[in-house]
Amino acid sequence: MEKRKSMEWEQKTLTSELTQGKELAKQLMNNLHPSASQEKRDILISKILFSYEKALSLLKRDVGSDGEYNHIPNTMLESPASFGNSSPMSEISDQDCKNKNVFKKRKTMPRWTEEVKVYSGTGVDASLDDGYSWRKYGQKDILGATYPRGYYRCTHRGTQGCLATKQVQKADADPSTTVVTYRGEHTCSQVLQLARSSASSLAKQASTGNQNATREAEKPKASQEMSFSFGAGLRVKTEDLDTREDDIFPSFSFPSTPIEPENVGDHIFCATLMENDLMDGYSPTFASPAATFEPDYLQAVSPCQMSSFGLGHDYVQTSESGLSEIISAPTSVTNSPIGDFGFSLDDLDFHHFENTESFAYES
DNA sequence: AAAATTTGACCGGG
DNA sequence: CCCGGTCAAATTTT
Repeated sequence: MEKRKSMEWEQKTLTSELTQGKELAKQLMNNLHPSASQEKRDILISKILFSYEKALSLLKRDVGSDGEYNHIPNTMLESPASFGNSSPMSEISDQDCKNKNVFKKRKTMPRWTEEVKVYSGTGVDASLDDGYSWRKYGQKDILGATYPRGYYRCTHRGTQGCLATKQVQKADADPSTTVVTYRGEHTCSQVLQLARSSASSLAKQASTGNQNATREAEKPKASQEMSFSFGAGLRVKTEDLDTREDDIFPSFSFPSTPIEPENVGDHIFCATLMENDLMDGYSPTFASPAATFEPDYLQAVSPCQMSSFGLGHDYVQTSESGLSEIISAPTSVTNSPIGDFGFSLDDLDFHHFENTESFAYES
């Protein structure tokens, strides 16, 4: 059916991803002058890694034969067992073929969910900052779990109707690990913010008056600072609950040559990532928080917003099971000037409405 | 004062 | 009725 289509699509994405990586590497090479700031290089490196990571995830997904998507084999992380096993998602993935209908009930089903394990460095800053701003709206004790689960929604709900949501819960097995489950996509024009927790002390100083520390924190007027101090994020699973066929993959008629390498200026790496992200907004690519945006909505926003990763460290969380893919947090990017292109808005809108599910609150 | 978090009530599915 | 998820009033933080 349209599986073919999606494969084509993935291939395209893959290609551009690799191309991008190559391009970035090139940039890096040209950036070797001692004059070049270290951070700039770090950023490039982060991006390169990100590209590879992404490309790899695409490949992996392809390999799978069953159903729609298939993700990473990393489901070995057992810890918050209660989670992975009993979660509705897993069930679904099992029987997905048989009752696609079930999905039809777009009532409460989020577009997709993505579970990410984050190892937060011991003590100090156990920052779990993915660059988005969330507002906590609830907390619950979950039956088998030792730690409560926190519920967050994008701060820009209400103002921009962003439906992204996430749940955070410490792994009862290993408190140093936190399981973050993202659901829904960001439709807001997210202006990434500097993690306050991560460099808490530093950040604080910065905001308090040490503008020095802020140097890089605010050059782009758009200020998309992302300090991605994601610890080693262990991607555990990524599920796409939506199996409808017609929906995703709108006909995106993007330039077949997404990125014109040459255009990518030295410091303008923004454009590049965009499309890709744009595209896989529908397929949970990988490292969560990143990548998802849609061109519609009120985001007039700057044509080119970029994000820089906080090239943080990627700790390899080795603790249990040396597995782990290190994922240095990627980041997202935003929308484009493209607002109205080949995107069949209908699809998108539809999409939104669906998501609008339980939206009728707001007094 | 405004924004974010806390926390028990409330709601809907199973 | 239980449980996970969300609401919303009260409260804390900024």
